[in-house]
Amino acid sequence: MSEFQRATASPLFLRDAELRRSIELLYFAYRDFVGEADRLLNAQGLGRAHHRALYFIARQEGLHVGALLEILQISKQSLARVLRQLLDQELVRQEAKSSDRRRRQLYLTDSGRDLERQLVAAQKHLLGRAYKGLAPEAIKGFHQVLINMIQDKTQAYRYDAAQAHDAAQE
Amino acid sequence: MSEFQRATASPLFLRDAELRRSIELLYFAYRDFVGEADRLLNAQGLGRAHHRALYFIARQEGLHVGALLEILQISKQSLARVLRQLLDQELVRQEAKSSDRRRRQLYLTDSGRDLERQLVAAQKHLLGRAYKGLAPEAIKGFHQVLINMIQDKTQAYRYDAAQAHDAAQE
DNA sequence: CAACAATGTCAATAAGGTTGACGCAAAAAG
DNA sequence: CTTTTTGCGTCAACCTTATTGACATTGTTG
Repeated sequence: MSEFQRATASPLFLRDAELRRSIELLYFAYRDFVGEADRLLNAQGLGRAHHRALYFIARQEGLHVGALLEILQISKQSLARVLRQLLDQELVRQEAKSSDRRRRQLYLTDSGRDLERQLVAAQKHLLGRAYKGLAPEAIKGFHQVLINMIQDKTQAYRYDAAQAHDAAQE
Repeated sequence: MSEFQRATASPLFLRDAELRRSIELLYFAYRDFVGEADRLLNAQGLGRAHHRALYFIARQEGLHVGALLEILQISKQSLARVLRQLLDQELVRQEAKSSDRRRRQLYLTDSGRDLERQLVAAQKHLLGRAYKGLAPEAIKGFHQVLINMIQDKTQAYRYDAAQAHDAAQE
């Protein structure tokens, strides 16, 4: 039975083909999306793991190590190795939180901020090009699907709440 | 200057925030998307690399090793290790192509097909839930953005052309 | 036959991830 | 004021997935 016959014979096959299309679009798109930044990072001797740490520190400067662990969902040791390199290269600095000196708050240094902006700029460029010419509803749809794909919604949105909380506290 | 002040003061900041939102939605969504299948794979002692190979073999049974290398864009050795395990576990079988016996065509075995379907079913479930309740235009927008994000369009679409070509050839 | 092509394999290496155990300083609880 | 808990860093050992370069084998082709 050819693909063509199956496609015309069975709506189930159509659904499967449509699904496979989504799956591989995601795979290829994500690969290109991170590949853009990877090239910049490799030039500095850093990897994707460093990018993620930089990204989330930039998004919320002053967040502490435990918060970053929760966001990234990696082990303490994985993050420690990455942070050590970022601290050694003076892209990130640490400071004990005044109200609880056990917590080390993370900040970008000037050069860290430079690098992070470079990385965001590369992805901004790629996303901007992808959005170009599309209706606002298309982009809204893109976001909506992504949001629905996220399992633990508290994870994705915790940032806003945490930031508001921290702001209120400090 | 607070985030709030910056947001109201500068449209550039709004664009940046919107962009960051896209970036992290992609990060979280993709992580959850592959995590679903990863759990199934780990139970079989396999990893994400095996999933990708299974996936593309299932999509186009009979493709040869070189084609898979081009799609995955990994080194020959990385693929070789993965294929070796899949062959040893009898999830994939190889067959020399009759018209050019240097080329080894890849097929799923019955158990390989079973596993692959399990994996697709898990992602189908996740995607289906993400699509649920959304307008068709939203899903179309999702696809459109992903397509636009893909750098090398020939890559993503080569499959269709290759399949038509192979079909015509054999 | 000689040259080239497709594949497999060997060795060495790197990045990024894991778990478990332990130490230390600071905060919280008693 | 002790004791316990918490946040963090680090050591050791290990796994998976990726890399490059060299080389052998088999099969196709000029």
